[in-house]
Amino acid sequence: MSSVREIAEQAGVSITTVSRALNNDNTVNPKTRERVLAVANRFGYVATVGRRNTTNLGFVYLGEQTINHPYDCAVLAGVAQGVDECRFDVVVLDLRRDKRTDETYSQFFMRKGVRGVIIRTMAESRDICRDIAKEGFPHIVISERFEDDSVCCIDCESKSDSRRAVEYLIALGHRRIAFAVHNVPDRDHNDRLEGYREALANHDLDFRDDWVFRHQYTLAGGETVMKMIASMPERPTAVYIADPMMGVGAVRMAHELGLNIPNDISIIGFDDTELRFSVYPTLTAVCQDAYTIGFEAALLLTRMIRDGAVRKGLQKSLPTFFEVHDSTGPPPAQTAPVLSLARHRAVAPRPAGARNGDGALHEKR
Amino acid sequence: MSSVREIAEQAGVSITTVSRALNNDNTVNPKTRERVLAVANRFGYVATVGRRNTTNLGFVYLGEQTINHPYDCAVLAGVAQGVDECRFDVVVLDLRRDKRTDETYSQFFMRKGVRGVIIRTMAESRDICRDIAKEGFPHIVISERFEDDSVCCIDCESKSDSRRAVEYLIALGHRRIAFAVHNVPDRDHNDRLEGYREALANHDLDFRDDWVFRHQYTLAGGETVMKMIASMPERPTAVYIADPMMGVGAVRMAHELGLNIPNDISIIGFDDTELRFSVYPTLTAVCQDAYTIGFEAALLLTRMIRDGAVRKGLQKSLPTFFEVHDSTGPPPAQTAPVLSLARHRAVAPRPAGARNGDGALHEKR
DNA sequence: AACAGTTGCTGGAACTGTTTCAATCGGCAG
DNA sequence: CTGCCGATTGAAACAGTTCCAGCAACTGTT
Repeated sequence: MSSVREIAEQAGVSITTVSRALNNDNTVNPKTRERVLAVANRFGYVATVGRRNTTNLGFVYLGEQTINHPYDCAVLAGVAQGVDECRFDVVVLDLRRDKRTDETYSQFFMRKGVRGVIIRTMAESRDICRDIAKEGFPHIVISERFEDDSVCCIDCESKSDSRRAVEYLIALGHRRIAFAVHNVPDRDHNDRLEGYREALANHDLDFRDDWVFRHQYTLAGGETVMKMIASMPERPTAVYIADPMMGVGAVRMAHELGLNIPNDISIIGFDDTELRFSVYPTLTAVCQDAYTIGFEAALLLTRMIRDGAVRKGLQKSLPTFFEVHDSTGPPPAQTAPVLSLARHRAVAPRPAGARNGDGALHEKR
Repeated sequence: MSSVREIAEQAGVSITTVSRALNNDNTVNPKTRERVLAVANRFGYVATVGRRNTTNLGFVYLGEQTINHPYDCAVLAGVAQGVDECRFDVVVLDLRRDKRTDETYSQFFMRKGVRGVIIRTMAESRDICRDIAKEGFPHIVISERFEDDSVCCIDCESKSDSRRAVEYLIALGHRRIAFAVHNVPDRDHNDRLEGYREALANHDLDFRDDWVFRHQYTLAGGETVMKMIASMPERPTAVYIADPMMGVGAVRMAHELGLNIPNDISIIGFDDTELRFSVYPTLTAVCQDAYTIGFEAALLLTRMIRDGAVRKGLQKSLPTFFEVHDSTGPPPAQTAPVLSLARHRAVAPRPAGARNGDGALHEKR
């Protein structure tokens, strides 16, 4: 549409200056720069290189830690595969690292030479997603949903399988069922809690606030939750832990406390990769496939770009699936007395000088 | 140095044709194309875009599965952080997917617009690394070492800490110590086996072939190894499992077989992320930091590019570290009788319809 | 056999954006 | 007033890509 030459004319400067302004060259006068950027934005300027459009897709993060979960890893692998169809490439971008505050998102993406972005959300980035959508830049947000249909996104609907999972526990005979999830208020969080609520309601079981736990989405978070559950006077006989890492941490802590899974307590986890197979016993879990999410996202986005305009509010939901494994069974006849952490430590003694693994796991960096 | 115009003149065609040939446009006659590419290669042609050099770094894979391990994930995170200093960006590339057989590696990389590459190796890719080095394209190979100094690489020296780990077991009183590692014949493999050998030799313990296990670098691989160890008539009292996923799988299987860690068997694992904290008991392990490997690799490569020519045979080794946790202890007074898998299954029954987690874990895709 | 249409391949020219080099402007010391 | 210096800018030269037109060879039709 518009070129540096057009912008130059409109802004009353040379193409040289336009190029410099767009590339954040610091020799250009701030006032001139602002004028140029204003025109560029008005025109919805899109950089091309020697007439050719780039074929890069941005995998956009924001935050100190870029990629730090098996989830991210699997999503990225899926994206890398998904861009294949339209022969795109993936470039990793970090908003917080690289984006200047005085440029729009579109400008930033153009400067980086990407034609569209796949956005890895966090709680704080919902507004950012909306802004990007508003600028009309091709995008797709991963694992989120938006009420308004301005933002394109893809996620997994985990409510119904969450309900199913909890109903499975009820069918096994459990009546005291706890729920745990990470403490970042995102969509997933609500979906799964809602499923839990519904299952209880469907079977005339009371929803109890003190059986709902929120903690960090880390091993340590899950460990803490399990400790809290174990120490309760009227201990739940089962728990649905709706976050992958927390589930693994909870299993660890159950072992440490001498609780047998599933004889003393049943655990249902949540998995987006293959973590459920890495613990003993293998976790019964509600699962989503992070790889497929990435793959589908890439497919949607590349097609969106190929076909021209950004489709307003393209929203897709993938199904989850519920897998029964070895961490669930009938409730115990009577709940075992609460074991102290200290007692069990004596059985599996820690060698002197051992680093305590309880602490910060993923917060390290 | 050379431009499309020069190449065009030399090859006796127009710049249009050169451009097309370099970009694999299929309208150009194969014979013409070959002629153009020959000239381009002779000139060591390097594409620039509108006079500007791109600032992308390739994160190069080869193979069906792109990124599938926590290891890759951590390395990539490190790379993403490491390129920051010189303001580069990271592009994910898959040789097997995108590279045409009739273009050189340099051509492929130039076409993708990257100035240098970080190569994630596998056993099969050693020759490829050599070829890339021979072409003089800026590169750094991750987690490998080369005898000749033509290839730039970075890795962790895991031999000495492997020795230390096995000597720690000996100090605890173990005399029958097994060793397990993945069955891909790479450098790491040798390093760790060598460390194991040395430790035995230093303490006058015999090296026994039937105590060395090689299997897939997956949970299933580790599980199999543990089954094999458990079934041995004169069972080892400790094992050093020099692969992260295998270690996790072995712990799982030990539980399943009713073997108490460390009372019945001591396990030392190998970790490159934080996996050692995800199992119970926390694994004593030789550790390398995949994040740091990626970070350092990016730093070295970007500086190499900034400073001009490719430094021949830049080779860097990072140290590993040995962490003692809860999976190691003194050997049992007498080795418990071998337990059958069936017996233990009865204790923690699998619900009907359970998917067996033993099978292919990461081979799925 | 003549003709029109199609396909494969190529090049000129026009176009994209970036950088080099020189010019201009304003301030300031001598 | 003069000369110097740094900040800012633009003309021109350059990078590579693509549109469009042309040419040649082939194919089917009349």
